[in-house]
Amino acid sequence: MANENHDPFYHHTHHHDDDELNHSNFSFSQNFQAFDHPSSHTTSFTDYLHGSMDYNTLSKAFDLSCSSSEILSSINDNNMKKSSAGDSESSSSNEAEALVELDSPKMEKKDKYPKLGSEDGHENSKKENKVKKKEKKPKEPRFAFLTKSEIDHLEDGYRWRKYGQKAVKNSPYPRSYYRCTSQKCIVKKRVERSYQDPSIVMTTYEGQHNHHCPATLRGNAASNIFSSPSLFGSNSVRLEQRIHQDFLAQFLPSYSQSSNHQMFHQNVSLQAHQHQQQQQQQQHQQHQQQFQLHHDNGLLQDLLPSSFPGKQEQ
DNA sequence: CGGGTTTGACCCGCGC
DNA sequence: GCGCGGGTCAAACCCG
Repeated sequence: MANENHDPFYHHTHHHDDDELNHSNFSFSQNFQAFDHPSSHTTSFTDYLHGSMDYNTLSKAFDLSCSSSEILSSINDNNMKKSSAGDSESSSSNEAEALVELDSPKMEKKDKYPKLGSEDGHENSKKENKVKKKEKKPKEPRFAFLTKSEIDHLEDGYRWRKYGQKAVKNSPYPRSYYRCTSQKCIVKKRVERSYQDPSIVMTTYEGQHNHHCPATLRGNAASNIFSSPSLFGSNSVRLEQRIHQDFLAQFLPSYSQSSNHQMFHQNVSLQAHQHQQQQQQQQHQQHQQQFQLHHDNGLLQDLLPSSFPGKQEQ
């Protein structure tokens, strides 16, 4: 674990200019800028965050199309790879994204093997599939999240099965491959940690779930994804918290079924559960998460009405 | 025992 | 054609 930063307030301070290459500035406002960039021909990110939004809306909003290879985000496939590969000289400020869509032809490779739970395709050998795989499948929509977290696999409300792990070139951190465990669901995601900034986890979702979120009842759902305070910086925390919740409510179903207060409450009530899970993580991960929880508590105390059940007395 | 993870092998596309 | 790197498989393993 090289280059770990254990400073709990690391995220609240600007990165060191000397060795941070000016690229890991993870404020949400920067994300707005990124999406507002003329070349992205989008309107303000906040519009989508506060509006009714699903993937299609997102795609539309960002002028994206599942069938299009257009890359609107300033993070395209190439610099994604570079960043994950830790190619410092090629790094740029482009990494300061919270959400990007990756729909590059390059990443659309074969979908050669039979899908999980589908017919009897698994009976075929790989070689047989090789023959069949010819026709290219329409590529699945992809979204990538950059999250500051010590935990690689963030809870997002769905259940995932890891099906592979690969070393990433020039990076000490491996990339993990997950598939949604729901039978007919073909959604996949990749998780990898940035080599340049090990506190950053990039989660790439591919495809859309065709089922409801199984973790809606579990509650913790997507609460971890954007709970990392660093992603939203130290300024305008309330707004950004609202933004991130509105966003998740639309993009991650597990969030959509609870009111803000309920979500806040879940955040509070599930901390113990989260902490329990974290005990399985390494110690530095615990450290980070404790800070997160602490930070979230601060938000909660700030936002919840004093009469709210989960609110603690100061 | 069922479900998830690990991990080496395999396949494929791409660049040279 | 060859090597490399990314993505996936699947047997072995682990764990509750």
